[in-house]
Amino acid sequence: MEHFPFKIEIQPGSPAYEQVIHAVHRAIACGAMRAGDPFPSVRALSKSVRINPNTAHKVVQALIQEGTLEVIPGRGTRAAAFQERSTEDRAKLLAEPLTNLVIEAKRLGSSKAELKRLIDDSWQDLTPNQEPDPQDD
Amino acid sequence: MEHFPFKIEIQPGSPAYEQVIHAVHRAIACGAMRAGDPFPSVRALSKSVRINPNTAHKVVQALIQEGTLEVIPGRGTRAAAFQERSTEDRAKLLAEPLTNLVIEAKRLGSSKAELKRLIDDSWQDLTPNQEPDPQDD
DNA sequence: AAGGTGTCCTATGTGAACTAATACACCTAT
DNA sequence: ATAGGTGTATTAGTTCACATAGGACACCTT
Repeated sequence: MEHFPFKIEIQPGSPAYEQVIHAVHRAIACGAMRAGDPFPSVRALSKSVRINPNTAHKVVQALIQEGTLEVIPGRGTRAAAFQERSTEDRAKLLAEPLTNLVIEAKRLGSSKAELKRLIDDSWQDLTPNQEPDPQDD
Repeated sequence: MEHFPFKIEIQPGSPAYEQVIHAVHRAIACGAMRAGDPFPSVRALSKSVRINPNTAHKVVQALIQEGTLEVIPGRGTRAAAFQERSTEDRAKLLAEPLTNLVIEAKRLGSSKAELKRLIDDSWQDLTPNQEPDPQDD
């Protein structure tokens, strides 16, 4: 009986565990989940999202593996501290979704300016509060 | 015995037909494949990429469905004419890869400026020839 | 007439994804 | 010490997308 940092309805079409992981990533990006926040237990996550405990465990396992969660033995898991990365590392980790977007944009005939405008919109949509912030992050 | 507009080695991890479709999209974005260009037949594609004819047919079918290819009865298929879309349509079609990228960028701690810089790099990588083009598409 | 094209069909194999039920070791709280 | 929560592990079974295999048809070009 606790507040979950994210809400999600599993949709057919892609694996359930992928959808949950994606929802967690979104929660982190939006600021709904911050370092130190407790994460639902495997069984609580299983009941809440209505997936099998094994699938829930697979989610937690993957998030721990990538450094997003950390285990507190006997207590559960929580959001791990922010992981500092170099510019090159970020570039490598962003390479795939980046080329995916640019390929799709060019294929549809979008201009680079339009694409950057869409970036602005999406960036603001995923920002917690009011923050017009014309310059930077 | 003709020149293929793309080269691809099927890698395990994701469905073969998705990889081929993605390669075609990339070829279009890069300009390696333009409207009117002939597309390999189902059987030729099958032999070239070394996939089953049924899988090759699934690829062609999907590309026709999305309007990328068009059928010339008795001759084969070719790249369809460019499809004009409204700004709103482009925004909707780009929504998914867009949020994917922004979520990942925010999660990794990238700034919006850094993200736009990566966009510039990727955009140029997918541009046919020399074209520094500081302004727009 | 011959050959290439897209299209369709049935059948089969393979593997990922998910579910199911159980068990264990660990820690916390009472 | 007991009870209950936690992550973790195991084994088994089911479902379904993906891919393969082989064949068939209608259509058009040459």
